[in-house]
Amino acid sequence: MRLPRELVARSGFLLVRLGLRFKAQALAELAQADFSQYHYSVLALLDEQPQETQAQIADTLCLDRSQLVRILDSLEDRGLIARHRDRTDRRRHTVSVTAAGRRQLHQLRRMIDELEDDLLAPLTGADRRRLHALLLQLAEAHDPSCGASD
Amino acid sequence: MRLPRELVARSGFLLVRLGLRFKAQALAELAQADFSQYHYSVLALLDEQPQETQAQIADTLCLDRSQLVRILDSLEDRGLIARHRDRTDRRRHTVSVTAAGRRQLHQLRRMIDELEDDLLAPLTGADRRRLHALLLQLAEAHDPSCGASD
DNA sequence: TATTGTTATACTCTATAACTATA
DNA sequence: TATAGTTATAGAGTATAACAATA
Repeated sequence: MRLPRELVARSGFLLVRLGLRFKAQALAELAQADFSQYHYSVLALLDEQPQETQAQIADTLCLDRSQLVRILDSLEDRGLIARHRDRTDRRRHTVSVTAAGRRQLHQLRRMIDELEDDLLAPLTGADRRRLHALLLQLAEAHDPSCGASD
Repeated sequence: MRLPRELVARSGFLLVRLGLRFKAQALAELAQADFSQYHYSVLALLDEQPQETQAQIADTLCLDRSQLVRILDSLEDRGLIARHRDRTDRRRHTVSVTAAGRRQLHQLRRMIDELEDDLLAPLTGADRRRLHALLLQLAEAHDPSCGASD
């Protein structure tokens, strides 16, 4: 029943395994509230960068544009976001969060906070900060959209 | 084009993102050599714990038994593993790596080693060790099969 | 009847390709 | 002609269910 040492000795393997585990937990938790991972990240994005166009949102979150359509549909149906046709280019839709959407975001945020607390529970506060710093260093190096600069 | 700070500030999010990225790279690299992630982990497992039954292998690697059948079929077709019917219980098949399988494992190992070097390149040697220790601490706490003990 | 390995089927997620309306 | 958003379709990957051999 024990995993090969060869795998456990790899940071890459542990990263994948812990990441998949956390993702699965988050998915399950969000699904109970009838949301997906994307609902959360779209709301979080629009909360910080309002009035993005659909193409911008999709590119930022590495989503397919056709995938985003369905996500936005379901958020719009619940009154959490609103689409606005751009007056300067009528092909474009800009998207914004509604007040209800912001309230929902707070709830989802709390759900994920709890999950993350569970995940990091084995570490001391100092170790949590060290881990985040190391992960951020890797993410910024490999993935510019995680970076502090634009 | 920048990801929400709310997400980047989360170790859980970074873990998922880095994990998915590394997994995708490993999949692409292995696919070029006509292997999958599972081929590698099955070979690695059998190299350390030979003569496991199919059920044991599937449970250890969290694979569906029916999924494992196809993986073993393709490894057997290439002469990298061999199935043996268990004499004490003729329902069971034990599985072992062949010499060719061991040679192939070395090659796959080198491929993943390189990928991992790329992943961890931004960190110093000391930071790499710190990161692995932190990840291992989390993995062992949440996932006994990663642990040192059985 | 229960279990091992196997085969066949269904489902979910994502990726690709067409379609419309605007530019 | 090219682009933004939308719709429809196809594919990979996985999960579920049924099946044959053996216990």
